[in-house]
Amino acid sequence: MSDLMEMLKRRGFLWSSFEIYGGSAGFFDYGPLGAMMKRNLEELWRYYFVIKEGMYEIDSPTIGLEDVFVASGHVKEFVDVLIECSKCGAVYRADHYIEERAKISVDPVPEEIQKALNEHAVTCECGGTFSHPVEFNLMFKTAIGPGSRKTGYLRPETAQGMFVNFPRLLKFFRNKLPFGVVQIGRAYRNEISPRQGVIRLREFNQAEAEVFVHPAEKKHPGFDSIRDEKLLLVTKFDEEITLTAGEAVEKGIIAHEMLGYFIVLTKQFLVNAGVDEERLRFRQHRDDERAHYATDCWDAEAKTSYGWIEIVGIADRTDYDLKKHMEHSQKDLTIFIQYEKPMKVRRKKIIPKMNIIGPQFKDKVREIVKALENYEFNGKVSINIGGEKITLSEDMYEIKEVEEEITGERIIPHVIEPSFGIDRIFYTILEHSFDEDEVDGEKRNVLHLPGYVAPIQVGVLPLLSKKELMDVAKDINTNLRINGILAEIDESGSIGRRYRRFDEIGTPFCVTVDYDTLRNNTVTIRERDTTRQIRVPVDDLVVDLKELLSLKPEKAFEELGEIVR
RNA sequence: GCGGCCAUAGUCUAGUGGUCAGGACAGGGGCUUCCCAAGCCUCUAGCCCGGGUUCGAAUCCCGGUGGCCGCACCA
Repeated sequence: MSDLMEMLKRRGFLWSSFEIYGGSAGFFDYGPLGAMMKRNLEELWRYYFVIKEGMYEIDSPTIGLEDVFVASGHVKEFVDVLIECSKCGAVYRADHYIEERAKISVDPVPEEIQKALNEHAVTCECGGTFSHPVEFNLMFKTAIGPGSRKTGYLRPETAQGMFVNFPRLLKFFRNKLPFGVVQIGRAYRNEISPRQGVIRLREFNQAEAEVFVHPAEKKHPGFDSIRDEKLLLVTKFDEEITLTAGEAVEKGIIAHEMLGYFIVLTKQFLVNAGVDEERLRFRQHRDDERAHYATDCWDAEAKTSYGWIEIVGIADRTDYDLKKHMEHSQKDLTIFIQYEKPMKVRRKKIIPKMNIIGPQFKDKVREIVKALENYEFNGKVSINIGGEKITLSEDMYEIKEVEEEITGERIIPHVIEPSFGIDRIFYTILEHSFDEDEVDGEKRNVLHLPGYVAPIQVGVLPLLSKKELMDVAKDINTNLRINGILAEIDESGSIGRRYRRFDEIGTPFCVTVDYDTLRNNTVTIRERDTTRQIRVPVDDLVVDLKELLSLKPEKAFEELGEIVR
């Protein structure tokens, strides 16, 4: 185990779940410090997406109706068909294996796979024959209610919860594009073989934003403010290149400003959360790699001990999801876009003579009249009603030339989706923050976490474990806590040992109470990364520490007090 | 899922078919101590689970679970 994982376990950040029952791959617990830090990370994400960008958060169930995932394509597409060799036991993904061996393409459904196996006599490399192909859906299936009447699935992404709520959300945002909705929560995938600690989990945490935009308006009003941000890009042709966001969009490498904007926003969030900018890049999905729903797609990747791992996906999902849900639910998921000026259109309108067609078509008349409303007259009238072709003779209608006013059109919005893997980001931050450096010739473990991410923000330490110092320390600790600063007191062991304990879990500042405190009501604040100390009045502590812990401090550490070490 | 390697306190590890399973670090209590893992005393805590072989298994065998690596998988 790496030194980092050892520490994370020992100090209560992360450990594998169900340990007393032997554990199970793909599940991890966040311990006391981990849960706190994860919450801080999500809070920072909220700052960027909810407060800064003005999106709104919703919270929908983690169990979804079967319909939701039939419509989204997950029931059908989120599946691998597997074949197993009866001789050597090797398991392959069937469609890939057959494509490679028989040089044919085959639909990944069991019947087609079986047919292909037979027709092309595909055998295992070892010479063995394959078992019947079996489908393996990566979604967890469950039954809703007693009697298993209704099938449900644990959601494989939080996104669908936002898509299926589109009509309500559209009204909430008062029928105007663009608008953004976010959701932070759990998602589930029944991975075949989870590995690599917290990198591939069966139950994981996502923070997703769905930005609904007009398909023809993928410019972003805030793009100018981030145009000059430099990005390390890897294009779909595998070319590594550093460009500004503006250049990348102008050259057409990034498809449009919306994607460019969120790539930059993502970078800002990640870097401020503690991901090392030098170990962060944005990689474009190759054409054959993109999911079934996306056009352009960029992954934020971080370099870790596991190699480059995907930590964020930023995709243009187009109208794929809304379209699918519209087809499947038969509900209107469009938005009416009003033109700036109504368009006047002259057209030939068909006025049906009801006294003639009424008796003749009887119960079909309603539908016929409806179909005629938008019928483009081209000399004859021929319409399709429920699969039946009906032609109206000239005595059944008259043609009137009318001028109509069209005030707008109905469109299905496109969706830009930045999707964050919280667990992976969490782990990346820890790896990028973890350091073994030297202080006064002694080795120490230190996490260089930003103060607003660190699980414990301030350590409060009596210099010596004497009652008179302890009493003051307790008061200070209480006061910091009631002012919203997460402080922790520690009186056991030498002062140096206690500093190291806090360094190890990333606590950025330690307040030390000494005998000068009793004389003049001042304390020292020690800075984790430099071990420098300043002396400040106790009365200034809350204000000073809040300043130091903020996302954008206005004063540097040394400006707040005299440096004493 | 397959194959290889592995599994001893919170963590890292020593160890043998047969006394109380040893150490280091971490942790608790105490002494000491006026700023960076000091020292001393003391305490807590362990052989992954199930079955078998044996007079006797943490040790050998089988199965399971978990971990690491490789293959496959990762919409």
